[in-house]
Amino acid sequence: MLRLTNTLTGEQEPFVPQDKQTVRMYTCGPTVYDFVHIGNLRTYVFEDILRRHLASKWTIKHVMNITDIDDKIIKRSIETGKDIKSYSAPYSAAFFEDCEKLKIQKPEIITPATEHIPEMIDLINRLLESGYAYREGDSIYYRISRFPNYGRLSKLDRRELKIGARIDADEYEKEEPRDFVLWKAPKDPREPRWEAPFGEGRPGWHLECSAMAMKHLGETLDIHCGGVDNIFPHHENEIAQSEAATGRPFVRFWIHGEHLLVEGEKMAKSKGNFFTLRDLLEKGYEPLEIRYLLVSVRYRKQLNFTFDGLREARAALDRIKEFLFRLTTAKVKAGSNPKVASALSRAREEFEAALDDDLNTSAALAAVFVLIGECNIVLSAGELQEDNRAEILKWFKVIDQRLAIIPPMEQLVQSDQEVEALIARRNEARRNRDFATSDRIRQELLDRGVLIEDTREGTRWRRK
RNA sequence: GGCGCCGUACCCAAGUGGUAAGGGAGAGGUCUGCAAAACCUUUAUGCAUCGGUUCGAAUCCGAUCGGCGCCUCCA
Repeated sequence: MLRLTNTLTGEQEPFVPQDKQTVRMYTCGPTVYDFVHIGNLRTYVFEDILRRHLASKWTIKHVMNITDIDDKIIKRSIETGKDIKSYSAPYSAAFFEDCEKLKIQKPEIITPATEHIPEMIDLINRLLESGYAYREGDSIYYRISRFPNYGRLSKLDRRELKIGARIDADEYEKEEPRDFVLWKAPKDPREPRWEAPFGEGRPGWHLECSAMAMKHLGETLDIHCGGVDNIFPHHENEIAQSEAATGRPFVRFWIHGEHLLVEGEKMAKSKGNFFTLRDLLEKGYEPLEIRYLLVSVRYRKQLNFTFDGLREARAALDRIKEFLFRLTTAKVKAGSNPKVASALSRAREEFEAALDDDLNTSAALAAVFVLIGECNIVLSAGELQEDNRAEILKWFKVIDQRLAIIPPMEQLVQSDQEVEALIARRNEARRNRDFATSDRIRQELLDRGVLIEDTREGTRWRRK
């Protein structure tokens, strides 16, 4: 039984898709005005873990938007003399490259905002007709006073909103400061615009998610995700727009990922602690290490990103890698050791239970490491058997489907005649007690990235 | 000011009423010609502090201290 923390209630609730078969999930994607940063990626990794876990139980229809029209994009495209499409396209492509490096699976449907303008216009029309929207100047606004449930998600009541909200009195002539824009009339002749019955302009940010989510997933979604900063105002406004238009609940489960901090502080360009994936790769960190670190802390807890943490992630991955290597290369007898078999089934159960428990990835990883420890002892005693090995390797494939953090094995065990020959020469030297030569060969191999280990069963090697 | 999250060993981090998972690091040991590898063992009478409830609390309640986030574009 999967339980997830629903922001709407603040509590863990059992999750089952409304039609018992297909999970309809929407996640807020990037605004492609620049490269995404490691904090953005934490959220996408959390959503990836959620999607992989859901997919192990039900079919999944996952929609993610690409915000390719917004103030920042317009500003920068004007500055660089490009149209918005050619300005944003490279960042959009870069985003998918970053996701691929971090093994984030692609959603079934990806929706660029600029390809859904008619749906947005339609939604505005419905809101205008029902009195939830109004025109002021040449723009269209949402009338929050018409929507009594406003603030339910973010638990802000109206009075406090008024105090907290900063008023943009110069720019907008809204009925109330907290009202938000649905359709923006152009202010600058260079701004992109679309024709609409209520005048040319462009969509407000909140509108796109409502329009695109409902187009592809229906009026009530099972799950809607995003970072905690989106709870207010973005998701609150999505609810207001969608529910005003349909009269139905927009989302059953709102699930929000906490922020990533860097060295205990909010990431900000001005603090110099702002990292993109590219920055980290340039520093020599591996995508898998980064993903491991992001996965190792549960999504609803702030994650303090540090370089020490990355090094620890590397060490933890090495432990997994070493175990798989040892398991694969061990000489084992046919049959099955019942002690190992029961340890494995316990590990499996704990792993699934942990993920079912609101995606407790820390506990899921712990279950994996407990099994590794138990198996290492059995391996040392030479009591692990062929069936155990096959079952364990099979399970690690499952783990990799779920968490995508298992180091690839192929290059670890691939044969290399040159290396084998050098090892043979080294062992010859060792037999002759010519340790100067054997150490020289070991160093030579190490320089080539090959690590030698002398074990009771002979010398084995792997690439670093 | 309002709303919310968090504080567990040297570091990261599970555990939300039954007596402290896991990873890293350190220390011992095994193996080895040696070892940098690997493996094993070990490291919190204690869970920010103080008080309360309870047979029993890291877990519930209250207060205090500290950190973070949102209330404005933001994952």
